[in-house]
Amino acid sequence: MSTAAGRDEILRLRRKAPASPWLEDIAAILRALGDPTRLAIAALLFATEGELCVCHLEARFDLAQPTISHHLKVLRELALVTATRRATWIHYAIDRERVASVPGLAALLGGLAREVTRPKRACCP
Amino acid sequence: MSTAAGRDEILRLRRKAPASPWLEDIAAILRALGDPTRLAIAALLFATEGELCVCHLEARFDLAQPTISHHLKVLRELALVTATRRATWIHYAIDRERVASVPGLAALLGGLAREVTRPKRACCP
DNA sequence: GTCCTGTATTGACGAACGTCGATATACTCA
DNA sequence: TGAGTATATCGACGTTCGTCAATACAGGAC
Repeated sequence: MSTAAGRDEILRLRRKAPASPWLEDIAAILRALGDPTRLAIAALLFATEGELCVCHLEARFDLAQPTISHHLKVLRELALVTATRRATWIHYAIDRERVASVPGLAALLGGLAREVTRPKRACCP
Repeated sequence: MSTAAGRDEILRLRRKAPASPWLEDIAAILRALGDPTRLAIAALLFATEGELCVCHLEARFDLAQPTISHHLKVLRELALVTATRRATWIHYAIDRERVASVPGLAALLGGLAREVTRPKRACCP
């Protein structure tokens, strides 16, 4: 069979090709951290004892607020960070258990600690 | 100034924002490894003593030959792998020095060793 | 209740990506 | 030399991505 429909079916199956789910999961994490902003956010949170509120990150990166929010959502959906609301502010923290589940990831984020400068001043209580 | 030209200039400058070159380099590597095929290729080469020729990889992944070639080029341009021609065949190997220059990367690729199945038979001398 | 402030979501845009078929290049063998 | 094989490059296609302005959704203060 070499019809167009047959070829499309083959392509559909190829795209669904299982590969290892674990490898797929790790690839998704690497893709997320492949953006310099998200990598810096992750490294910053990893180097931070406790949490950081969004306004800190907005101050640190020269990007519009929706852009920061978008990047945080990507990290959240991969379970790399957690968000907790405290009054008006939302605080983000790295999920160290999730980080530890990827071999070498903690070393990678830790190694970037020097590269990410903390914001100077607090912007929320 | 709030003209359209002024805004465009701001956007241009933002895109050029330096960030740390090292962070940028690591982000590029993570972005490259964020594709499941490239991650598997890298892990496979990392788990391989010596080299692997392209036909091995073509047999291992269910992708067209130009696609494999494209992925290898991406890894090559990031200096993660090296290619050496041996007669008609081109053999690829991981650059362990480059891998070692990224904290945790060796652990990551090593951790994936079990996920990447070697091709069964040799296809070239 | 109404305002104000912090954060998320929506919708749009151009740029980059993954994939392919067709073609080009490089090498071997006869 | 010419035919055959291994790999790379080209050009195109649909998809995903990063970014933004505009808007919506909270929660606190009044």
